[in-house]
Amino acid sequence: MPKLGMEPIRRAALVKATIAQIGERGSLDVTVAQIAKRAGMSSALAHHYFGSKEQIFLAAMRHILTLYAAEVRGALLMADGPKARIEAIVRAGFGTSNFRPETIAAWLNFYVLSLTYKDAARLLRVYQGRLRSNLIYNLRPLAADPGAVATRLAGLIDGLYLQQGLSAVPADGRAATAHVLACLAMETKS
Amino acid sequence: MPKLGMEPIRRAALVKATIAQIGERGSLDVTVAQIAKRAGMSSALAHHYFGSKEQIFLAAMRHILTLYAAEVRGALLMADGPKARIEAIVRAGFGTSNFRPETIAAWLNFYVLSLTYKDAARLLRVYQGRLRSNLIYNLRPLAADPGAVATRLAGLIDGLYLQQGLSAVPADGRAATAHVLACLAMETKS
DNA sequence: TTTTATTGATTGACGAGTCAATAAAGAACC
DNA sequence: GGTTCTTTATTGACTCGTCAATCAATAAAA
Repeated sequence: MPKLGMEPIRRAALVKATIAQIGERGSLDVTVAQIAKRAGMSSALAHHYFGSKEQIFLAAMRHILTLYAAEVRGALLMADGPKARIEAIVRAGFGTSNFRPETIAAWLNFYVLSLTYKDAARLLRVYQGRLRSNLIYNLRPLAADPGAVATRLAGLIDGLYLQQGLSAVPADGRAATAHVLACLAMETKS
Repeated sequence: MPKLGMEPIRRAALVKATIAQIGERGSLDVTVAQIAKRAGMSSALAHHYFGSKEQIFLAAMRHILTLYAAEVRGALLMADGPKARIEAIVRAGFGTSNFRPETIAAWLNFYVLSLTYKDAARLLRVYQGRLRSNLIYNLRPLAADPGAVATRLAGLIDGLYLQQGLSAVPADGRAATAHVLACLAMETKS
């Protein structure tokens, strides 16, 4: 009984299942069959909609980055002034939805995936570019060398994110945010 | 013609080939046959000496961490005073031998591997613990809250390392070192 | 009757790990 | 000094499993 218009629903379910599965396994070593089962369909249907496993991975990665971008945009709406805007960016990065263990694990795996898939690398570069230019733009009135400061802030964000992903203890977004903001304060004091 | 005493030679060759292969492929998706071929032997022999692919990976990871530890120890020998010692640690981390593209790629992949293999996570925790306690010890006379500063420095180191690994342009250890030292200067100024 | 949804079954490839067989270096024994 | 035995090195061939991708078939909308 084929209800029509299933495609977007199935795709979304597969993307969600992919992230969950990668998060649970902690690895890209997941099979299409596992993903499809988790999304409640046959692996044949997954192939029908995505064509290949690579496309499924890329869609999942795109989804995570889209969510992240949306969260940043939302946080920026409420922020007034450069300092508040930078704080908003940091907070969004360590906010609940980007900071669930499964999301972090998936993100780390996608980092590594970008060493292999050129399209994944492209996606990642877009994300990094946006983050960086966002930071630089708002750092201009605050710091003498916005480029250098942005590199350090972005590096610290990535590093703390990485550490959280590898840590055995549950993720603590609040502490990570505080560390980045402390760094920001020092960078903009003089 | 079995020359005796081949075991250590074969093991070392396999470890080296493993790192090279992971670096080249940018992924843990390498086969024992590929590794063995690169090391100039049959895959059966690789299994003979290591028993399993997992053991090969762990040995490679141990090797990278051992090299890193040695480099840090060497740099510390020449350093006089807490500030110089911290600088030495940073420089060692971004020094040539830890900063070759293949090493970085392997390191990133081992990070992810630690989400799956408990032994890999253990190795990584030892490395992180040593780095952290080294930093804290030397930060004590320099900073009010050595723990927090160490977290930020370690985070920045990891983050810059990660960015270098993902970057398309060739790794620039000098710039990364400069960024971390700039952060250190700010953290210890007041 | 054309399009969309769906899956069971199958194919074809690849890969980890095993095994039996070959070969040589030393040890032990006379 | 030669013979036999044990240990170490080494590999080709094979097993067994898994998995991505395909296909033919079924069913229901439009």
